[in-house]
Amino acid sequence: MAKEKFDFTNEEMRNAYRHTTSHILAQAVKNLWPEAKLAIGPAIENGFYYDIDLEHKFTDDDLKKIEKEMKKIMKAGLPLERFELPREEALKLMAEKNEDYKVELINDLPEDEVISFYKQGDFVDLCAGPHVEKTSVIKAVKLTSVAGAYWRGDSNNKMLQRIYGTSFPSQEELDQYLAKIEEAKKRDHRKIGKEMDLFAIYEEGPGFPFFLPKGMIIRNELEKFWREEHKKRGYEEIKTPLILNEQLWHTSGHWDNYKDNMYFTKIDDEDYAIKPMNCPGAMLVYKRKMHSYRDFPIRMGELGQVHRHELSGALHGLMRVRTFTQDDAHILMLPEQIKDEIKGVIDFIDYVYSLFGFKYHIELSTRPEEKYIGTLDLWEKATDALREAVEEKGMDYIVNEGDGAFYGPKLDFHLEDSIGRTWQCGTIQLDYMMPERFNLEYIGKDGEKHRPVMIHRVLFGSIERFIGILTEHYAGKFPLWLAPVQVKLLTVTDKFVPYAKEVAEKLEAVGIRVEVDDRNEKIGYKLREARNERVTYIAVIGEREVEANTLSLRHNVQGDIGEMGVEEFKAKLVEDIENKA
RNA sequence: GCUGUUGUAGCUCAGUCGGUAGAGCACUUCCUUGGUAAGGAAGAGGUUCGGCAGUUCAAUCCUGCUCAACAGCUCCA
Repeated sequence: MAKEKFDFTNEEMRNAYRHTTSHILAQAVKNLWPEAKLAIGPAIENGFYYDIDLEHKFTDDDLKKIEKEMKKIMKAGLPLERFELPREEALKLMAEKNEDYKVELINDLPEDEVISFYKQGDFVDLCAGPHVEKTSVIKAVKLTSVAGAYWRGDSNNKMLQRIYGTSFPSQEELDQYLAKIEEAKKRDHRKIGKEMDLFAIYEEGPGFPFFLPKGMIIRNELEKFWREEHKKRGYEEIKTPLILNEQLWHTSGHWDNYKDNMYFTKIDDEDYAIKPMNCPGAMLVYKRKMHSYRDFPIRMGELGQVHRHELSGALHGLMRVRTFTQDDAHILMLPEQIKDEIKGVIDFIDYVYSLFGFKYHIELSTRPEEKYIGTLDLWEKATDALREAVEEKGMDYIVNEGDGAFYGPKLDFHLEDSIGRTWQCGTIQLDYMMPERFNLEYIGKDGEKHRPVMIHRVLFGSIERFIGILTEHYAGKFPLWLAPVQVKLLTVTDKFVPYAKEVAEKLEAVGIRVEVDDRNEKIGYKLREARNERVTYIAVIGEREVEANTLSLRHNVQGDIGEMGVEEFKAKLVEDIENKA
């Protein structure tokens, strides 16, 4: 690969490039702190890292120092030489260098594995390669952060220091990448949420978000949309309690498999649990009466608020919280209806994601290694049904081994936002176990009792998180139907306030969310504020507009769109909102 | 939960090598009636610097504990 022009779009070459950079990082660290012990240092999606065990705690200044040292190594143009050693000699070499982690790695390599090393200057690292030919191939490097990481990713092991960095064939490309990171920061829903006054999280309730008036508008619009679409597709809506007797959670298997994530409470000395999932409640709803095979499929939707004890370090704005609302549904059905129902949900999810302009991919998550209920036979049946449904839809999917829920396998929908990040949102889970545990029954054509099959599914996943994702996806510039403020009228002077109020009333009369900025401020100032608020349409009202009964309009994405008659504008808004344009 | 960093006015931040704190924006009042990203002036605003202890004549600044946020790990909608 050395001779050809460096192709950074080729994943393999890019990884070799970053991997070499991580070796340079390791060498630089060893030059500065010879007592440092090296663990592993792979290339990752947008760069590389190296895990290092060292008493001294790296600071930001240290990163600069290390970067400088790395640049020296790059400049020196040291060739990377590969060599192999028999196991004993390999162990001896690493033991001599006090590289305990490398010794452990070698010991864990399979018997027949070739043990290879890469050497640059006087630095040697256990490594399978590949690498670029010499250190001077690396042109631009940046160490981005240092953080703790467990040896071998196991929280029982020692915490090492992980230095993250990235590298590119030119400074321009590195700068571009860093600019992209900046863009993502600008879109951070926590920042935009504060600026737009959408939601807030206080110290008094870590992981328990408050929705503010503007945020509630988005939330209510999403829920309204959700209800309309579910009604169209034959769903009924239910609401089940937040707190239910602990016994129920033993029946469902949650107590055995999920109790670490649950909150418990007592009522009159009886043990109760706060629901972490909605299914047991839905089970009780099903069991309230005897069902006939003619009733199926039964589709029960629920915007169900759940509470889960997440680790404090995992909390993140609206994306990871301790209480959230799942746009849940439980579909009870006959075995022969399974595939059609799954396909129906897939179509539903496709419809919803497309509306927001999301692309997505599907992952099939199979039975967990340990924590699961039910028989292997049923797991296989359920997994096959999901697989066949996706395949019959002609959709691609990847398999995610062992990542299923404890009660069944699932199809996960990972959507991609406007700057290329992916989020797991929708999931379809097929469940034979819960109906079994709750002893669900129906009377079949033969007059005998049978057991129905169940689907658990969500489209948004969590309303809170979906709002967070939408905020970043649109950078706060929500589509008209979701925008907290759809139109803001700015008066040039107070002479035009009566006209502005009249226009506002006309728009409000047809349900448009409109605000008037009639403050005694200059138009440029009002405009700046309205833009920062990311309102969809800004209308400036002055002499001209009053004369002609028009509005001078600016759209938050399209920019200046000129003048338009009030009635015409009103009709356009009503139509666009209706079409969710 | 773990490792590291941070925590000062509603927001964004400065500051004190220990002697009881400041800027800009926002807010209030006044002047200004101004056409596409900040017109001017004055004023108010911190139970005093996340909380609790400790060291000290004296702590926002030092020490310990604790809470929260941020980055990453682990986990996950």
